[in-house]
Amino acid sequence: MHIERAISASHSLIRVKTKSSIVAKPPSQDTPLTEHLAYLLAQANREINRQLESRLAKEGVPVEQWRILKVLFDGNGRSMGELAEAVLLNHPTLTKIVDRMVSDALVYRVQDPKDRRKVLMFCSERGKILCQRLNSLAMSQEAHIVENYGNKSTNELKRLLENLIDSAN
Amino acid sequence: MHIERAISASHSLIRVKTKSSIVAKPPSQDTPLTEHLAYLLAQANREINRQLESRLAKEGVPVEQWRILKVLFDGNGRSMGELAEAVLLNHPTLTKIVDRMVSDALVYRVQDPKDRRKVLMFCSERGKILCQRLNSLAMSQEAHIVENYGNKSTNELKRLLENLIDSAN
DNA sequence: GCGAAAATATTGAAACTTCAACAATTGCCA
DNA sequence: TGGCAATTGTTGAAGTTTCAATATTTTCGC
Repeated sequence: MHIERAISASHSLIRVKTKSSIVAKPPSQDTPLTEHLAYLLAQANREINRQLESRLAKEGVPVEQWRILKVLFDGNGRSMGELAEAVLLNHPTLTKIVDRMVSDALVYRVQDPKDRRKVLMFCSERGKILCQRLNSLAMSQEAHIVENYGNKSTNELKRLLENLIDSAN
Repeated sequence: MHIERAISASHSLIRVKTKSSIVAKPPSQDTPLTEHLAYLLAQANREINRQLESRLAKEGVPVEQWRILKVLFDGNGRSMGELAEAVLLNHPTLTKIVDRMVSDALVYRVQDPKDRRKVLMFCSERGKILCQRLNSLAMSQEAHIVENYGNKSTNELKRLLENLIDSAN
């Protein structure tokens, strides 16, 4: 059983040729977990998110709340649906996070006069002031990444991620 | 404090070079959320993970369980610690997922004779058979991504993600 | 070798997210 | 117009993850 595994593993030859790049990779049933795109994304996201989380913890604010504040910062109201989409949360989760933020007077709700099913979310002055401090922390994290990882790689990665996201819709 | 932050942030000039244009982009306090690496990673991860999730749902198995099976497939036992690391879960979460998988007879625990604090996890025959079906579903998803996104981009993205992960440790 | 400290895994409570059902409003069309 | 379907947001229950505390075993200094 060990033997059959070793043999089938040897099928998957991975040739990575950089710069002018020809990459031959026969996809095989037992591609290691660590070579799956889904896994690499999860791992990278976990790592970077942790770093950001620990920075924002200096202000005691979860990453999701920073995202919400940042989206609302421009002063234009957003419906819960728009907001949920923008900050990558589903509706009930967003509702409950917003409840907390309203308690903390960071954001507030206004019923949309054009469509009374909707609620428009706004950022309070207090929320904006906090948001700016959080932006500093977030920018310093990105700077830290660029230091270790390089400017070119960072921008190239961003570009590829944007394309991936586009292609997935 | 804002000032010193602004200064240190202004050090890192980001140059995006696309084909023949050079775009200089000073990172600013109000960079849109959608341009932050942390956000792009979260979004891409969310999207790809959902796709994978919906494929694996055909076998009624969460992504985490597939990862666990895949890591254990080689028949070598892993301690809970090693496994948690490999599948990107923290200990208590893993313990509880493993409990469920033991109930479903997909994996089993053996106390490590070398170090009786440890528990070695193994994949059952049933688990292996399921794992192979799941591997097919996962591979078909990667194939689908490559179709829309391109082979070159996919491999380049994987390479950059691996480097990012390395540089973040 | 003994005892304190570290390593490993689990547990129960608390916090959080998700699911399904619901309430309110609007849009549609017959 | 009247009513049925779709849209929007919230709620309560159920499920999941996380935190802190615990139990067990090993390691290490003395």
